[in-house]
Amino acid sequence: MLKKGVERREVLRALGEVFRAHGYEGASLSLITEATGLGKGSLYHLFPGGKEQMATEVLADIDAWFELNIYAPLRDADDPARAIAAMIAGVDQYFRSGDRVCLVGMVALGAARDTFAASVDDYFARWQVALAQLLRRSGLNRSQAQRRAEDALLTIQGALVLARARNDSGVFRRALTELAKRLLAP
Amino acid sequence: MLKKGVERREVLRALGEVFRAHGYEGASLSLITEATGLGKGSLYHLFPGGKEQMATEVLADIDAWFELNIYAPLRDADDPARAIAAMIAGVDQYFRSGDRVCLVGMVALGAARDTFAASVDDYFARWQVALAQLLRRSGLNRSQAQRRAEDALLTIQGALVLARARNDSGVFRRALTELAKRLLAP
DNA sequence: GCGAGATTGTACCGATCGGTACAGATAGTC
DNA sequence: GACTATCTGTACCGATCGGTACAATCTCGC
Repeated sequence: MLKKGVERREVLRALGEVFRAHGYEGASLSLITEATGLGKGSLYHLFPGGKEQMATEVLADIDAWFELNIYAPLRDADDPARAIAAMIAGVDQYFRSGDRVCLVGMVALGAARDTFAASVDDYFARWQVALAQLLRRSGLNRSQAQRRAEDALLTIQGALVLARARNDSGVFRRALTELAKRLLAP
Repeated sequence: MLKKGVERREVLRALGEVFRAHGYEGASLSLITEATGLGKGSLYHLFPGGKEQMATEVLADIDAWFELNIYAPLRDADDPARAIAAMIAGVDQYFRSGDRVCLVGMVALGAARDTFAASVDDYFARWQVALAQLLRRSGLNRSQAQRRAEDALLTIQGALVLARARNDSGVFRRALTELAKRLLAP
């Protein structure tokens, strides 16, 4: 019934939403079954490694999306202002203007942190490097660029947390707007 | 064996650490028993409402700490620069320079969000109001002050997430340093 | 030192957890 | 249409979940 590559991506997408909604430990097999429409048989056939493999692949999937849509454009850009605007737009789209939560950040805070520490660190590290390199090209020195890229990542994460805590996606949109300005400041 | 008021605070402290380490749903009764040194009998005698009551009281305890050590000083201050420095110092101390996580933010991201939505929103709302009022007194207009206070909260939350994700408490300390500057900018 | 109330350990509850086993259904190939 | 490999529903596993019941113990005023 599954068409290998195609359907697996669909399943990973659904898995991502369950993990986002309930966290890694909170996403029970029954919730996963419900969200994916797949019984245990199919689930463990697709992911012999169980929940851990599911989460690992979801994280890899997220990483791939950011690599394609955020990091690579950042690296290849020659116009910093344009590139930053594109990054902000991509981030706003991915996180649905603050209605969606960052699974990577969520995992980092949770108990499953150690299990996925490497993926989590990698996700942020590659983002920071790509952004910092762009900022260097726009005239900042090494440490300025690194610090400002770090500030960008933390602002996005914080905006997601606060938007959810206050139940106000305006928090996220305002933060992104101001972040764009701050990144482009001389 | 328990001296009512005194010991209960000790228990709440331990509970806070378990919730921080494992999240609300992840903090199982057996982990709680281990962390507090209290058996189920004592636990349910102290908290007839079970885990939910424990978390509610822990959140109230945290709220009380911030009210006393952060919000009130912010409200009563007449020197903005001094007050902001004190707030930053208090935050740095509370979060152990990024080694400790924010339980309120954690709850906001997790599945238990709805259960504690009111407490979570209140915690951030009161902080933002107290800080914004101080910033107004330092010359900012209403919306500037509100926006900047929002930025402060989100920076702290984001710094905690990123520090944990990168396993680098330097992220948190750098963010706080820069936040102080940003808050005091004209 | 005795009685009352507070406190505690332990056994137990049904539900659910993540995971396994496996027979049967379903495809794709010739 | 039969053979094979892939897929999937279901029954079941031991462990653990949050919570309850209750008898035993402790504490303290008297």
